[in-house]
Amino acid sequence: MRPWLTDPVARLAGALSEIAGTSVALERPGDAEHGDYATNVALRIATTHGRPPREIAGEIAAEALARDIVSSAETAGPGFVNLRVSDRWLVDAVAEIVAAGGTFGSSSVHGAERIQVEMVSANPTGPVTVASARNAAYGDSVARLLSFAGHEVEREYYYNDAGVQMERFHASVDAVRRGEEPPEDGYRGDYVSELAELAGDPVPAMLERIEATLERFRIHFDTWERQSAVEAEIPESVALLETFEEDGALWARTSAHGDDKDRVLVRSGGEPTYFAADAAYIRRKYARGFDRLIYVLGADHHGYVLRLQALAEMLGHPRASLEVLVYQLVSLSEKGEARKMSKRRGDVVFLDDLLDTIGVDAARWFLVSRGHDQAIELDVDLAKQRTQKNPVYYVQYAHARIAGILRNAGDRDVAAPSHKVDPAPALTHEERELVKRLLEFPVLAAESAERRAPHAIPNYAIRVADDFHRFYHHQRVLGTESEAFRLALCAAAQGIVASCLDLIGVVAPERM
RNA sequence: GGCCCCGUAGCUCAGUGGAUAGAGCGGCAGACUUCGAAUCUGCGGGCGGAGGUUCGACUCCUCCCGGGGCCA
Repeated sequence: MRPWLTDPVARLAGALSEIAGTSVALERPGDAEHGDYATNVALRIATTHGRPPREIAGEIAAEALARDIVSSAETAGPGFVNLRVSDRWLVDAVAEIVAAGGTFGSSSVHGAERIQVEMVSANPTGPVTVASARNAAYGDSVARLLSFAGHEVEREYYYNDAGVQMERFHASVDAVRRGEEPPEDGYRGDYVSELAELAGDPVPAMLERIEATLERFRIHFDTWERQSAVEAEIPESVALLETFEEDGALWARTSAHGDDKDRVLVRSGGEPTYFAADAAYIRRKYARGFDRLIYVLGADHHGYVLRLQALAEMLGHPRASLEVLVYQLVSLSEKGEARKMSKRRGDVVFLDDLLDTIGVDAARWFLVSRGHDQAIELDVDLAKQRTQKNPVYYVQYAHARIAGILRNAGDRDVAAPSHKVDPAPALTHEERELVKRLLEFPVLAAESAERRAPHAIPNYAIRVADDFHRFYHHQRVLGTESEAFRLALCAAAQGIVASCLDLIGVVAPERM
């Protein structure tokens, strides 16, 4: 698994790995009868050992008990090893979470890389749309996860300041300035009129507005790259590629590098293609020292994946070091009616309008809480409800509720060393479940980062909130024999919830 | 026609080979003189279809059906 991880569960898995002679993954059984943790390692290695899985499982269980690393261990089913940990182990684990603070579960990566995440990158012909908002929410959360895992991450916005679309954009603004209607294929809307009232080039103003919206959405770009600047480097970039001439055009032999077909770099008329700019851009990115380039693109651009990777390879980099994360489309539904969004039909919803309606927290939550391979239908009516029905507030409430308890606790020392937080009585069912839930976080964060799958975070956060609310409902914290432990448990739970919310760009409120 | 994504509960979705497939919403019935009831407790129903790989398949492979998207 990840032998360099040092959280309590990882250490337990490590100890068992030593016994089993191979890496052991622990899972939490769905059935409480099956103990706190379970492993299928005996089933996995039975074939290569040529022995019955139950026999191997029995030996592992016996050895684990003999070494006193668990409080009980038994074989079950076809060859699982079911393990039970002691209260002492769980109490120490809570103390460890509290001591680690916001870093618990971080730095899970072995070889840290310098990674660029390029996202949104919509041409500045209009405000940020909801379609781009998914790109932004997804890309930024991936960036946060990678950073949390220990990578060095930069966010970049790339925009075309010189193409056909920009000419139409300029023409539209100019037309309005002359008191005319924008051209047929131009841009229209209130924002065009607003830009027309300003003097000079409308592009910087448009970009400022885009940046302001994205900052409001809690996404900060480290760099903004202009296509015109990149295009200036096309000649030296093309010179590095494997090319040939045909029909008067200059082609890149991308088909020799995994692409479906070859691509034109320079048309017969002499003007370079968008693809040539891609080549120059990729060269420039690697030249800046990144180990890995991540592109976040909508499903309508899935055809770009192979040609971009072909460019990376032709420029001397492993094709796998250029990753394209493709996400599916977003649609809105309101009052039970689906509202499909299509830029071409002019049926766009601007992100600012969505944020005005449902708020930043709900928007980020909903746009990232589904798998990126899954088309999202965002229920606006649900998202704008500030009630229990809305999962984002359910999770935030858990955080605020804990904050309230800790306020009431006053200056009692929450981060007490574990020997002081011994629970007088045995841990309750709810306490044990909550601790084990919190301990899932390191692996979850690591896997979410590796899989570029931030949607696992909010889903897990709901589970944490669930377990916390259940614990809180059944046990009193203040003024009990277990007060010290329970306060530490509250602090630990609050920290994990805060980490989860931060990874998806949602605020963790002290009060609601 | 080629390629990509998706078919899991009435709806929106989790579940990257393991034990009896989960959650939210919607519906019904309960729980506050006690740290925050934006909370908790209980009640129903499902892997589109057919083969294959495997000790074991929602998960991997093939084909078919259905929905969305891109390209030509």
